[in-house]
Amino acid sequence: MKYTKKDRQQLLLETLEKNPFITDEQLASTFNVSVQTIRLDRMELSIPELRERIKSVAAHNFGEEVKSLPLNEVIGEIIDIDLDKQAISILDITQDHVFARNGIARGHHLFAQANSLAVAVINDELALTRKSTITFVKPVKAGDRVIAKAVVLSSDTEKNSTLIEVTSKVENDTVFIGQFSMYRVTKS
Amino acid sequence: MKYTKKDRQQLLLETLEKNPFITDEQLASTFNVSVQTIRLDRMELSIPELRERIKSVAAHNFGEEVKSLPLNEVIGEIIDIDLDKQAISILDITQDHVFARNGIARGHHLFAQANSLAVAVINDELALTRKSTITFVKPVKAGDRVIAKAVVLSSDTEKNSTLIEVTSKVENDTVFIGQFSMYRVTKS
DNA sequence: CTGATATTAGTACCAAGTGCTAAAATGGTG
DNA sequence: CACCATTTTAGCACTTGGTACTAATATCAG
Repeated sequence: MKYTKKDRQQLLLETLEKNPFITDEQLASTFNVSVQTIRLDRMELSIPELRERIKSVAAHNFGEEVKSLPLNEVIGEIIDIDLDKQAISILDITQDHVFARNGIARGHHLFAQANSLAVAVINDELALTRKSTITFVKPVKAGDRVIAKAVVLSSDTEKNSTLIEVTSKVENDTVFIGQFSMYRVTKS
Repeated sequence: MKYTKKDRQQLLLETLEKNPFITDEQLASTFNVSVQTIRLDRMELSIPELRERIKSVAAHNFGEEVKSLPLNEVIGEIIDIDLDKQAISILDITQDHVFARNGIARGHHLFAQANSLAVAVINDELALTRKSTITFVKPVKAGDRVIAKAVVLSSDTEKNSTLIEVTSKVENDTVFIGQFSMYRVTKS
């Protein structure tokens, strides 16, 4: 019932891929060979020992320090602003913003750019987002430069409410549209 | 220049929090005490040995069954997930998430939690947000623990479209509601 | 049958510990 | 100051999961 050397080594690779937390002893018993054979296999395949495998899994995880959204006031860089009227910001999409799988930017980054721009354009103590409808028109890729433009559509002073539309483009292609209903907190 | 026992133990905790990859020997030399003292400290504080610490860091990262996304791409911590049905995540709001002015969380963080949860709940190669309508029901403050629950409402296999509703609560008060229309990229 | 390849066995050694005992050093307190 | 408790050090045997190396067997192919 034993595998050939080649098959066993192939299986070994797959097994450790799935679960790196296995000792040579355990491997030996699952493959019905001696521990020494497993060691030889590991050497030929240059698979490190258990502790090193675990360490590398841990280090990997640790190095990628839970990436959260940038925390500055505004996501992206504001390049033009006309308070209570309109504003423009630029966000360069990097590897950090995209799904590793396919290089497409995660939605919340585009939202964050638009939302924080909507907040910034309001000339008041503070603005809170109340409601919002957004459409991701076209996927954005790593390397793209997203230019968001916020336009104040209307303002209801009674209700402290302001309606803003943000349109984001990449090289003149619209990639994102969002309507934001903002609540303004007037200076007391 | 030695610390008191209490101070040293406090520092020990903080040091290992920041970097769990340190041996007792290294710790001993940084604190200018003997290795045995470090061991006693670890025992009193029930801190496991280096290898166990590393293993737990690694296991944390490895043991997850999130399919649609590596864990680190999700904003907040997923505590329950039933693929294609529902998922729950927790996000602790810190000073970093709020407007300094009034301590109210910026909208895009709540959106990011909800959006990434919506992506994670989908059992497919990848999911992109297509459209979304969101309402910020109530301000969220620093210190709040936001629990977001994503529920898959419907799935249109023809259009590769899935409708998800995410409701976020702080201590049973709804603070955020979002409908997400997701586009699913099927496995090849 | 012979030679090459593959497998097993056994030994010494290492890192980073645990567990245990015991001796110093240090620090209040009466 | 003396005394006792706490704290710190030291030392030794033992554990895991290995490495490094040598040497003896198995197995198979021509």
